[in-house]
Amino acid sequence: MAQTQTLSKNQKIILDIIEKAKEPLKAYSILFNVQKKGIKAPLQVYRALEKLIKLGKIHKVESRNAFVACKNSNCEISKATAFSICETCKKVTEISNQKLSKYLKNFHDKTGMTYKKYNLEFYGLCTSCKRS
Amino acid sequence: MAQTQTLSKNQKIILDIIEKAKEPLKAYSILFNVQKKGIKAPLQVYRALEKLIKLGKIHKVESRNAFVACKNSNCEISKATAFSICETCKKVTEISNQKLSKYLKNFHDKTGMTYKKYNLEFYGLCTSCKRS
DNA sequence: TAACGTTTGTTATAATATAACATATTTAAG
DNA sequence: CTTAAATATGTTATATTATAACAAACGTTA
Repeated sequence: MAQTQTLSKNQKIILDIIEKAKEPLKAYSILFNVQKKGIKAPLQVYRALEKLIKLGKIHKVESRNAFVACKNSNCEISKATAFSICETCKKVTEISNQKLSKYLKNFHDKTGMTYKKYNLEFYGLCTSCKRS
Repeated sequence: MAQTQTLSKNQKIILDIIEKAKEPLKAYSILFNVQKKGIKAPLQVYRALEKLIKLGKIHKVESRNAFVACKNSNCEISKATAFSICETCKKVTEISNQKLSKYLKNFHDKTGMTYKKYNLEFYGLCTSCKRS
């Protein structure tokens, strides 16, 4: 039912901007972009972000402090994220690879710890930056 | 030769504190701890951290903005990190699992992007937090 | 329609990180 | 040696990212 849940006004505004962006957006750049829409304070942005993350609509790219829309199917995938990040052009792509996610979901360390969630970030050069 | 490189005064002080800590340390808590040793400003800490990361002596736990000593062998492993993080007690353990690192090193996405580096963070419950 | 959970608005402030500039120290080449 | 280049330090100021605390409004649903 998580998918069906309707978003609030601020949540919609902010999700919309993130979905339209080509790159990950930072919280304060989102704030700047929505000030004309009446969202004036950082907390308003962070609160919406927090909720959208919980719903699986967006993800945080931890090493960049930036946010991207989920490209998969915003369900439990929010608990199992993988990104490839170009160090030159900063482009971030969400990886959706069944084998990889299966492998990681089933991974166990020797201590017997239970994993509920993971986040994987690859850094490198995208094909177009490699060429130039 | 990276391993042989001798560390500067500040770098030694800061590495020492991180190595002795049981949990990941935040930059400002490091700063607080080294003020008696003459390191007064955030930048002095961040600069040492940056260098130590480059040398593979420490890693940054991205989702926590915190730093841990490398438990492996501070060489190229700094380019291939994996952690398990307990969401209750916050304990962070570096995972060293040949299979996992081999799997990730060889991972390729469909776009043909070249990966030089990755960071993987698992979140869950450690065995002792599971019990209680 | 009352009660509960969620969302909003707002001000203030905490926590994390870097810019810019001046100086000192170390390293390596000539 | 000694001078140039690279690395490290010290310092002040400021940028960036994120949360605390409080009050009010909205939206379910019992």
